[in-house]
Amino acid sequence: MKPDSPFYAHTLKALRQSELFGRLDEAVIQEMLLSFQRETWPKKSIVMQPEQTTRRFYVVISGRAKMTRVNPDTGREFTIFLLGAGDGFDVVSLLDGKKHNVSVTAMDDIEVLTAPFDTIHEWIERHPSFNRGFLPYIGKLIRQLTSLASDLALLDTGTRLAKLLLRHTTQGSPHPRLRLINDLSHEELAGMIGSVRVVVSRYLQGLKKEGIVVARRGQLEVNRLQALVERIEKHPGFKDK
Amino acid sequence: MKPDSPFYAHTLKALRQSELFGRLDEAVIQEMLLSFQRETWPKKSIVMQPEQTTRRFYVVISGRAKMTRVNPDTGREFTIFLLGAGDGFDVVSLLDGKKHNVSVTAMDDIEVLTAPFDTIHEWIERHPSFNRGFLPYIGKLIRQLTSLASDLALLDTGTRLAKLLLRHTTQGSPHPRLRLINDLSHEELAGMIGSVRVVVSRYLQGLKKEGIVVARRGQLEVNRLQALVERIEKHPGFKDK
DNA sequence: CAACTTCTGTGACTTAGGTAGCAGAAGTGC
DNA sequence: GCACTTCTGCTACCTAAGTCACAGAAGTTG
Repeated sequence: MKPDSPFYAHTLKALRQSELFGRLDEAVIQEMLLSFQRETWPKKSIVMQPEQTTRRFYVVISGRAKMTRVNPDTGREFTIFLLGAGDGFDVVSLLDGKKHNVSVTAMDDIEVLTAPFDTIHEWIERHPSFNRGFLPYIGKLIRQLTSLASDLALLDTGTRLAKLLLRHTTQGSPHPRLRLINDLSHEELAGMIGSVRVVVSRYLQGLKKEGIVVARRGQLEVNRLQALVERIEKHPGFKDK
Repeated sequence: MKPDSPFYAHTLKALRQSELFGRLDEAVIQEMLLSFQRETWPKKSIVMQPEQTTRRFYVVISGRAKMTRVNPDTGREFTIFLLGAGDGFDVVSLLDGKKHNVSVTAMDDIEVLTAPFDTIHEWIERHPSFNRGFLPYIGKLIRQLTSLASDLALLDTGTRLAKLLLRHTTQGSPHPRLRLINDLSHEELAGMIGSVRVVVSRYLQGLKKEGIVVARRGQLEVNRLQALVERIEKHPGFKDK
């Protein structure tokens, strides 16, 4: 991507704010941006399928995407990662070069940057500073996956839902605010906690009746943050982020 | 660990065969071994608790250990990783320096090597060849965790058990052989698939009656590998390693 | 060998969380 | 505006996978 591109400025800004590139020297980050190619994908389009995992690395600039795996027998879809601005995929294939059985789907109209694996590998070798941002990012991924698996194994669905909401809640002044997932359908939410639409609906009804959340179609807000925390701690649960 | 140690020879051999150190030059690997310290831990002892995750990195030389997380309310334990010779822990804390809510327990009398995080970080910076082995190893971890989580979300317990057995089966000449998990109790097996002793027992009974596995106390063998594969593919399942 | 502890197998019971199906509300597209 | 698709809510029902409890088998320890 060249500096005279109309998208250059805000793309660079997105990179600067990302975990993966944020700590790099301005010169380095600009050099890297030069090797990236910009793409846009419309909402609901499939950005990457298992067969394509071994070619290029992607970084989300704006919009959301989900990395999923599907059970072909039941048709059920499980969302492994929700990818937002600054997130890269597919890290696994980048690390070991092998095909990875996951798909990535755009949840909004999205902008991404992309570069061949070789380029990224070069950066890793040549720029220790890149590695210093890359490794903690991988650490975060493993942390997330570990929690995801543990929660599935040890917690009931209601608690997993509550944790999902809590994880995406930021302290907003009057009311706490839900980032990233406030406008997702129950179907999507279910996919993120390894459950099913009907069940999520049921639990959300419960939370609504207790006044913990306020919801209307495609709009979800947390009203009583404290009560949500208690819901998690009381029921079979353990604290961990 | 010094070259005149009585344990030096077989420790070095273990490192050479490991994924993490296997591809390094002989000189480098020997230099690294010098910075490692040898420890032994008896079966059932706790090698690492959450508070200790941020200090030192460990590499298993012989014996097995498990990395677990527990639900304090129910007392249920979930095994995140089964660690064998060549495996390192805790990778997450090594990567991002933060505390990690997991424990590691010895499942046999084990030998480990250990070094402070700083030492490993130095290796990563100074030896690109180390990084070239390290990154794919991390890739494998993420792959495992992704499958673990997906399986928990999408598959029933019977299928998860069958996959667990299959994953640890190696083609032995007369009969296929179970590595690493052949002598584990049902309780331990349950912990690895996010279930519970009784349920695992039930499913194993089923497999026994069909002649797919042969089991006596503390001894488990796969008899009809093909049937096991079919069990996985027929029922709600998807292929993936 | 006796006295433990740890495992395994089983039966009876409960329930969380799944499927199926439908109706109305809320958006979207033409 | 009308026709269409997508969401949400709810009911009725089913069942996989839990809990609890107990007995005997298999190891382990002194």
